[in-house]
Amino acid sequence: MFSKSCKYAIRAVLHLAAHASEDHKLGVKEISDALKVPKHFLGKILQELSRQGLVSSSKGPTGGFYLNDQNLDTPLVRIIESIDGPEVFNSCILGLPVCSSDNPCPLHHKAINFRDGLLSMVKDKTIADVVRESLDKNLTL
Amino acid sequence: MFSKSCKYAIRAVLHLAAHASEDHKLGVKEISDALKVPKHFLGKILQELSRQGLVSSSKGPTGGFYLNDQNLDTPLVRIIESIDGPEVFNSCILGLPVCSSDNPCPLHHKAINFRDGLLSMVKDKTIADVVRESLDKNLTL
DNA sequence: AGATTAAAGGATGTTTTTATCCTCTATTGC
DNA sequence: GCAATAGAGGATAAAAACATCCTTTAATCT
Repeated sequence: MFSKSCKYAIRAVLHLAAHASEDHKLGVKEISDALKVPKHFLGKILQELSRQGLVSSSKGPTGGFYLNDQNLDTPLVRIIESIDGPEVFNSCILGLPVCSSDNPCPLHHKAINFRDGLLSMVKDKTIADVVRESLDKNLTL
Repeated sequence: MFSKSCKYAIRAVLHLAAHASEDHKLGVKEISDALKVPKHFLGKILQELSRQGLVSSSKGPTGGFYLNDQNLDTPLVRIIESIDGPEVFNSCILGLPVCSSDNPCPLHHKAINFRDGLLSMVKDKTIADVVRESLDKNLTL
């Protein structure tokens, strides 16, 4: 479904939301250690998210990554689409160039059902929402 | 969701089900032309499906690929799992090594919910079922 | 049997994705 | 201002996915 980069991005953002703040930024190394993902690779991804304004960062000592209020209020889907592109949620599951409700592939309806369910969730919930719910359930992020 | 190989495999199998039979086999070229996919690559995939006994084939003149009754009666999920492996339908959507209802990732429940819908369809429906339904809807395969 | 056809199988090449490394730049504290 | 720190950005490398080519093997037809 999602690329590895995208999975890392989601996990990193949720981790930041749960553990970082403007006056407690996290360095790439801290995040990559916590998530057990390759440090330099994650660095690139955070760089990209930063460029797109989805995470905040600052350089130098005490620098690092964090989410400001606006970042926290972003729907999760924007993270996903910023990494994997908007096609993730509307390309045909069989890779057909044309596949729609008018001209569906054999798996279209079931696939749509799955994907749209997921989409509406990540569209409606902000990062903050997801983290709040997860913490309510005692999940570690 | 599925790899390109897997998409080609599904499409090829459905095409065979709709257009080939024991006494009208289709060559790789005919199939690849119809589906507009790379010929040699598709050849490899069909070879693999053949090895796994999911499609039937014979060599020489009038040779080619087709589905016998047993092949037609196989649930679609077996094609998928034979190419992409059994993990496609039960690996964590965020790529976490451990993710289950006991120890769910933040997206676990939503993801499971919709993925299982797709899974139960490809599990319950045989190739023949899918083709029959598709032809009922006048879809071209 | 010999020629021809088409899949099987091995080897190789290309592209994309994933991962690492090194230099540059901005920020902080002394 | 200077040293140290940490992200930004470019270059490079390794791995996986995707694609092609060539030889071998089995089947059919004359």
